[in-house]
Amino acid sequence: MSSVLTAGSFEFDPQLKLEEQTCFQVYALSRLLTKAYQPLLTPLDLTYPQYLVLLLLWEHRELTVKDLGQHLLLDSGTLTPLLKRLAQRGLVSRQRDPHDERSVRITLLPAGVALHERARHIPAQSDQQYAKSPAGLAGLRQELKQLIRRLA
Amino acid sequence: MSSVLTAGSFEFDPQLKLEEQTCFQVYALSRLLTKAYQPLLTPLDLTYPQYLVLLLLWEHRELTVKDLGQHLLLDSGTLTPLLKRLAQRGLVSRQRDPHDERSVRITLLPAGVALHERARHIPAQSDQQYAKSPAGLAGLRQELKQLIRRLA
DNA sequence: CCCAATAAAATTGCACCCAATGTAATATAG
DNA sequence: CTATATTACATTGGGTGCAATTTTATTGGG
Repeated sequence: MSSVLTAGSFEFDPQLKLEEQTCFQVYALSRLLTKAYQPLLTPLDLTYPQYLVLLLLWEHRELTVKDLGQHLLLDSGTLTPLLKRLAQRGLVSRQRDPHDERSVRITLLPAGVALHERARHIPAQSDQQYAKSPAGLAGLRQELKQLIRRLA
Repeated sequence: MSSVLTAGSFEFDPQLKLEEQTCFQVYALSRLLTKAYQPLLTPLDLTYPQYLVLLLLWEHRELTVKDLGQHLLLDSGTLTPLLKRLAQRGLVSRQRDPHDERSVRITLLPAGVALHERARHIPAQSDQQYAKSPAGLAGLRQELKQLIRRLA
């Protein structure tokens, strides 16, 4: 058997173990949670980032692209095509602010408002999926928020 | 001012507030942490997922695509093109297992081994960035692991 | 031995995600 | 008032991420 490497040619640094890295745990958990939302969002024909945009619009009715980006920590490279898809489906409108033509105001259209009713039950259902958490999720969420504040 | 909606045409369900959703916090934190790794990985010309693959190979020397997928919770649709890029650069080799031609064994090449030296300092540096966490990261990481176990 | 079932990758297509760049509008300095 | 800087989006390009499908290889039953 011809190995490319001579055995013992380097020592593995145990600090590099995948399981010990918080960043990987967050990365993996993020994808798992997004996947867990899918059965709830597929009936509404929404992706998770699209759902987040709608959450903000249901709350604020109208926001600029910049506002959305600040809430979601996403930039126009991500938001512009996503919003175009939502507009294509008639869920939101995109129009330049007459008072500052640089801004684009995103507004809910009736079809987007209507989705709110169908999304009302989602938080309760998703909470149920990891409700039996050992320490409860409230504490975890607070810790995550603090980390985000420090990194954002 | 002509609003598309009549004022008060629907009540916002406060359960849908973005800030109260653990999934969003994890999603946002994941992207922030990945971004925090960038100054450490750019000098090695690696993306974060590529770095994760190399972490596993530095530890195990050789793994199948399936093995990598099980550790990282990624499928071949993501891993195959990523591994082709690493192979293109001469960091790893991809060869069918002679005993089971369905499997592809990913092996470190000397250039991939050499990167290990240059990556050795990364965990210490990244830990430093969020070291002053209130409750410490060890507890958070354990909670994340438990959630992953339940959802994977 | 033959064939259906299973398994591992690869491929395809769509939707993020973000760095870098471009463009038009607004704000500011002098 | 005008040149410059800044701001808000849009665009482009590369790299994921994943569902769905296809291809090739192995396994198990008859």
